[in-house]
Amino acid sequence: MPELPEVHGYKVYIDSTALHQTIIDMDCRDTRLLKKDLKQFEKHLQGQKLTGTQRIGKYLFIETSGEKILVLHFGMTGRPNYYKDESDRPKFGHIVLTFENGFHFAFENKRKFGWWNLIDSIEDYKKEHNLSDDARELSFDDFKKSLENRKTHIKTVLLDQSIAAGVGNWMADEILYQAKIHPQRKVEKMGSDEIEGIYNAMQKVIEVAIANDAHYADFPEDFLMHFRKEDAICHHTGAKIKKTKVGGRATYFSPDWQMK
DNA sequence: CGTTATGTTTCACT
DNA sequence: CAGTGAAACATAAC
Repeated sequence: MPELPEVHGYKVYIDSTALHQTIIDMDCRDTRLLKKDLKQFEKHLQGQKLTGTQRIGKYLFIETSGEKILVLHFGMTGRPNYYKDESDRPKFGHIVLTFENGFHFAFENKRKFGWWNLIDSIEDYKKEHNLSDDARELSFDDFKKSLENRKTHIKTVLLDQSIAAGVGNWMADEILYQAKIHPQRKVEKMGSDEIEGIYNAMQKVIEVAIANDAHYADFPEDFLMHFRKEDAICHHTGAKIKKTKVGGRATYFSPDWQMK
């Protein structure tokens, strides 16, 4: 689920639920989800409040009243869940914060690819992890510049978080479908008109997805998400959607619509 | 039972 | 050193 638009929704959700309340407990059922020792989390979170959030790509930074910043990454199957009754704890809520007001904040993570970390500086973290500006804020010039010297397939590059943070597998397929470019087109062969087309498609996909709360069923009818399945019918050509692998990831595209 | 899944990190190779 | 591609990670659901 969580690519840029989904994580944007999680941020809005957290902003309106879990902020500004004193944390009285942290429960973690699987410490493999923690990038630091559980003791560190307890030390820096207990008695503190979550005070604000910042999102870069799929990373959510949560500022606290303490000295550390909490980093959440949802992996492939994560989402936040704010609830009151203990009996409502979600099945895969592996990490749960409890607040003074009796409510709980669960980090659901079915597949356990998500994680929490504690850091001192968002700027430093961004540099250390080669994270680009968020795809929604990224300028066309910076995008174009970071594509220089890349010799691989355009889809692989779109998935690189140092290029446009937040683009994930479904977004990359959707962007390329909207831009009419084949996922295996080589970046070095692309003209600036194509790069501009991809940049514009990226902005369009982000805005459409956010406007619809990342609810795919509500996307415009010419969006790939409605027929992103092998042998489904392309809205434009009526031909069958093909499935392949690019950069190790499942990739769907419309052969006659997207030029290689 | 085998396959697949919307992500990141690590590692070997060029 | 930088870019690339494959493998590893963990687990539910079909």
